[in-house]
Amino acid sequence: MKNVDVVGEAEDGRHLLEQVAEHRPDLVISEFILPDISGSDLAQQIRRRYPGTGLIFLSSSADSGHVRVAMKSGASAFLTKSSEPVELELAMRACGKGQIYLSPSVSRRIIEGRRAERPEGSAVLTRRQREVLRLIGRGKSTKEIAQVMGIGAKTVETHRARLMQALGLRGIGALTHFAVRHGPASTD
Amino acid sequence: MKNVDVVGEAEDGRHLLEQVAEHRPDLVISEFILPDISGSDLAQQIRRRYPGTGLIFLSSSADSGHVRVAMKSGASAFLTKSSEPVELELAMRACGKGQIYLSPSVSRRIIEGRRAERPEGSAVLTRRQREVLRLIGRGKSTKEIAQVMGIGAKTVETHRARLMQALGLRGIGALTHFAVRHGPASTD
DNA sequence: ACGCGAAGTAGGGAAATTTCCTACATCCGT
DNA sequence: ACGGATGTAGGAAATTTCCCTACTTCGCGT
Repeated sequence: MKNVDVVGEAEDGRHLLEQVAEHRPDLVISEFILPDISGSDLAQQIRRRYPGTGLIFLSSSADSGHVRVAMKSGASAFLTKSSEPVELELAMRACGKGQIYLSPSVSRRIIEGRRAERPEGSAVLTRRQREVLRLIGRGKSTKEIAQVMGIGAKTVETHRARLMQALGLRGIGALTHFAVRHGPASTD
Repeated sequence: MKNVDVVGEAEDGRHLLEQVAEHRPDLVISEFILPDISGSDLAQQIRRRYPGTGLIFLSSSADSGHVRVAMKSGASAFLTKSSEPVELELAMRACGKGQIYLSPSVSRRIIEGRRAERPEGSAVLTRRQREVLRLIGRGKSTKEIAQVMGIGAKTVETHRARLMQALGLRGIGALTHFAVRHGPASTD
């Protein structure tokens, strides 16, 4: 790939942060599970100390809990070992533009009802949340959604809030964007 | 197509409205240019008197001014004579779900800088508006956009407002949805 | 049967955003 | 030079979002 220089490599989180401090890279690619610090701590530290630095996580599993905390901590992308190699390039591109990239295998698992291997109390969406997400993905407002679903606007807000919580997103725009891109039944 | 009954046909706007009054159809398909009343008047009347009735416009040109007023008046879809026949079906489906459908040839023209044949002071987006639309399509918030573009948040809001004005949309969600679906350079 | 956690529903109130309107400086074409 | 289009932004009101809390069901495991 053009315009890419590898400026450092590291065995664990501490060395990784040292490398980052020294080279100030545009992008960091790391395993989510590290020997010393957690991926989310790593993300938060990089995010806080070097905002603007992209961070792509690789993980052996698509555990939705991991994905959730990673994205909440400011990661730019989350790939799994089952991701196609080309996805890394996609993720890097997205990252370079400040976008977020979730491997399809990851977003699909989160959105559909399936739990990760370990049903560890995780961020899988509920039926109602998926319904709301679907409507959001069509550009509907809170009120419209409330109307369509026959529930109160306040309730829709609650669903929406939990959705953002679960997906590690903030703001209607980001949620709509996610819903259109990854949402359930976007074509029906 | 299944589940479709044609309950009436009409030569002009007045007869069309009579037919609508009589049959209360789910969907009305009409030329945008009619001999007696304007398409936007037609849309407004149908919208006001029979909310819930879908309205698909066909037009010989993709004049962005027409599209703008049509969508602002509550139309569900806008197709041109250069639209593929299958698009009508797509539009009907979208319509049945309360979604909006714009023929690609229409949305493309509106979004890209090209004017319609007649550069009639119309709703083509300006360079700045397209930049904002592009960022919105990535789920960016007003503040983030302001930051990235190096202008004030208030200015972004103005651009956004004009964007919604031009596209006949209301609300951040709808605009984000539009931007992701039709937005400029969604892949770059 | 009982209790418990997850899911769905909703309200209050503060905080943030959006909307609406206005204003003004540029630039550009006639 | 004038007029329109474009880009910029401010004030104030109106909405919407956000954050927390709470109550009710429902399903499930013991």
